[in-house]
Amino acid sequence: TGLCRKKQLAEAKLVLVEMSEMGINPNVMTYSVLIHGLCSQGQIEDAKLMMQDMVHLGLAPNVVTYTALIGGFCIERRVEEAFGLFDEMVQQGIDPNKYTYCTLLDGLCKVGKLEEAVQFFRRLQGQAFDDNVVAYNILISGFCKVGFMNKATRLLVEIIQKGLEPDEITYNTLIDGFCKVGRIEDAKSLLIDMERQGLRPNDITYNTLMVGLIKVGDLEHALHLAQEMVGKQTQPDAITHSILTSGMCQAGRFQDAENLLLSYGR
RNA sequence: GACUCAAAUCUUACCAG
Repeated sequence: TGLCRKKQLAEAKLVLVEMSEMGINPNVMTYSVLIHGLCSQGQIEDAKLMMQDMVHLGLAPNVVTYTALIGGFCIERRVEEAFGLFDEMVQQGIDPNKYTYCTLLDGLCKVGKLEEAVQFFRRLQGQAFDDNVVAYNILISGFCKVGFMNKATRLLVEIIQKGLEPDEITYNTLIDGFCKVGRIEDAKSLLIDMERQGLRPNDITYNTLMVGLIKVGDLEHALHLAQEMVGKQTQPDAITHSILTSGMCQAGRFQDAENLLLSYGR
């Protein structure tokens, strides 16, 4: 009963709720899925109402329900309210977990409150929050977004010093950061580091680097990377094609761009 | 008994701001 398909039809979920009145009772999981669906569509107010509904039905929101709703507020950049909910859940005796903390961390980063995010993170480290790579990734992404590559790099060093293992997302995030500030050589050497660590660059890694290369006018290298992808596990995807097409247009090679589009259509 | 199963982090464009 609780396994609704998400991602597909957020509005149809409302219908599902009504249908479940015909004999099938929604449970906490059902509501959590729906709330998450509404939140990711920016329907935060509806999500709030839905949480009230479930309470009225005698269903108690759990950590997943709260985290989903907290994430919704973060998407809307309403971080204050997100923390308000966080306080509320703690008062209800519900223990936040790493998902909850990471959601809040990301919320702080996305509104540019990086120092607060770091403070929050450090405070959590002192408590029951095991070091986890996702939290580091969130902070790294935050610093990369504003071009503070020195701070971002320092966090990567810290991950390694703690004996944790950076993952593909860690590297992808840093590569994007270096590309965005035009430090393409640093980005390239991170790709090498990544492979040296035994990590497989994925489609996002390549796409990210290609954007950087095109930005500094090195379309040729970007095209080579696309060739390289084919030889590996990862395949160029729709985003790859969009990047390359736009790169060709920027280089004035409209005919090549058109050919690429046509070949993609086959 | 184990596994994926409701919530967190990375790339282009679009949308929103």
